[in-house]
This record gives sequence, C-alpha cells and structure tokens, in this order.
Amino acid sequence: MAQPFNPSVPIYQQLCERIKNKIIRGELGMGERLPSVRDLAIESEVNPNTVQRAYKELEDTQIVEKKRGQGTFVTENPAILQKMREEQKISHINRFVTEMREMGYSEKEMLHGLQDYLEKKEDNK
Amino acid sequence: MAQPFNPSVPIYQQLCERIKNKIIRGELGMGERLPSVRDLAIESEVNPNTVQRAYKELEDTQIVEKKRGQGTFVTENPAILQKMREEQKISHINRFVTEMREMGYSEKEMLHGLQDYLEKKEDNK
DNA sequence: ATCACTGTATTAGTTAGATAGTACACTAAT
DNA sequence: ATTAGTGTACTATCTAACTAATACAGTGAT
Repeated sequence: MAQPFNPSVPIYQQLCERIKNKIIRGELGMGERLPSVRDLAIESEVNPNTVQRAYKELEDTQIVEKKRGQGTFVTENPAILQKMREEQKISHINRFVTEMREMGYSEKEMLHGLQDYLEKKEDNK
Repeated sequence: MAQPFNPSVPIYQQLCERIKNKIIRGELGMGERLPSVRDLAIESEVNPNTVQRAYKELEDTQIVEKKRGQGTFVTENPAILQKMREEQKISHINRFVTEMREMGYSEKEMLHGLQDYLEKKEDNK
C-alpha cells in the first residue's frame, strides 16, 4: 500500500520532497536510475502526469537528468548534490527561525526550545 | 501600503497567522478589540469575506470571541492563550525536526545546524 | 520492422480560493 | 425610532492549480 499524501499540499511537490530526501540520504546514489514515470505512478497510486511533473521540477534544479527512451537518473555532478543538501538545510532552518521570531522568541529560547523538545520528545507523540 | 501576501498560501490563513502572532507577542492584549471585518479588509486590501473567514477560523479555536454588533475580541481566558502559544511552538519545532530527520540528520546535527546558523546568520540574508 | 519500454504533449475536468454584490441581524448611541 | 456601526449569510462568478485521460515520440533490443 502506498504511503499516503497530505491532501492540502500538491502531490507533485510531495513526490519531489520524497525523492530529494532519498537522494540526500543516499538511498538513491549518483547516476542511479529512478523508477519510470509509469512505475512510480502505479506505486504511488497517482496519475503518470503527476509523477512527470515532479520529475520535471527535479530536472529543472538539475538534480536529475532525463534520457528519452531510457529513463531518469540522479545527476553525477557532486557539486549540484552538495548545493541541494545545503540549500535544503538552510531553507528548513530559515523557516523555523522566522516562525519562532514572529512568535517573539529570542535566539536563545529557540535553541532551548529545540533542546527541551528533543529531550522530552516522547511526550509529543 | 499593506504588507504583501504569499500567493501560494491562502490569504485567510496568512491573516490568521499574523493575528495569532500579534496576540502571542502581546501586541494585542487579552480582551482587546480587533479591527472590524471591513476595516481590516480595507487595510489589508482584500475582500471582507476573506477577513471574515480568518476571524471565523480564530473563533473556532477560541482565541477570539465575537460579539455581534460590537466587534471581535481577544479571549480573556489565559488558559486558551497559553495553550495556543504552546501548540504553536510545538508545531513549529515538530515540523523542523521532522524535515531534518527526513534529510537524515541526527538530533545533534539539528542542534548544531541551528546553532551555526544563528551565529553566522549574517551570511544568509 | 517490430516491440516494449522510455519521456512528452495536449486537452479536459475538478476543485479550492478569492472576489463581488447584496441582504440580513444585532448593538449602542442619539 | 433612527442611525451608524458591528458581524453574518448567501449566491454567483472567476481564476489558477491540480489531476486525469489519451495520444504522441524517442530508444534500444530483437
């Protein structure tokens, strides 16, 4: 059974994120072939066009390369992968800091908040 | 000139967030009156219905109370405000931790990542 | 040439969000 | 009672985003 999608955010974006994370975590290595548009569509239980759009987004950021008739492949350029990793990380941190600042938290409070959360995270499940 | 909205997320949701944060930061105190639906609509340059929807959302979470013919007011129940503050904080931390975990970061790396970011944040502007 | 696999393009349908306009209902001040 | 301000309700319309269905086009093995 396919992993479910959050209905309030576009499926193609969620697919992008999942694939990006797989690449970042190393589950998909450099030069490795992604599932075909149709296969991933079946596996994810979505329309092939939705997968295609996700692949298109990934191609636009150069994380993957497509070869017509052959498939879609993770880039072999390590600089691009490194850049994506860094951007992704900064983007998440940035968002977090912005949100916390808008709530009025100081930088110290953000750090302590995160620390406390990680120590006591059993309570938040 | 009104503060612009991010076109990729619903305006009413952004209004909710802005108002919530104002309350959390204390810019809007307990029992204080919010601008009328029509006034905020003009000020924000959106349709009154959009503001009404935002106020409705806030009322559903009991952060504000509406008095027909009089206006919309911040709740005077401190427990509700405290709960909102806490939930908002947890929700932001939760999201951050989840995203970072999906990228493969350990808890230590999350903390250090945040720390580094805050120390060098001049570079990220 | 054929086949089975790739990605691509086009068109259409559905939906959520935002807007607009109008009418209603309550409250407080006069 | 009147008036001017509140929030509420409803209907209609528009638009952009997303998804879906189907047909097209390149590749490589046979």
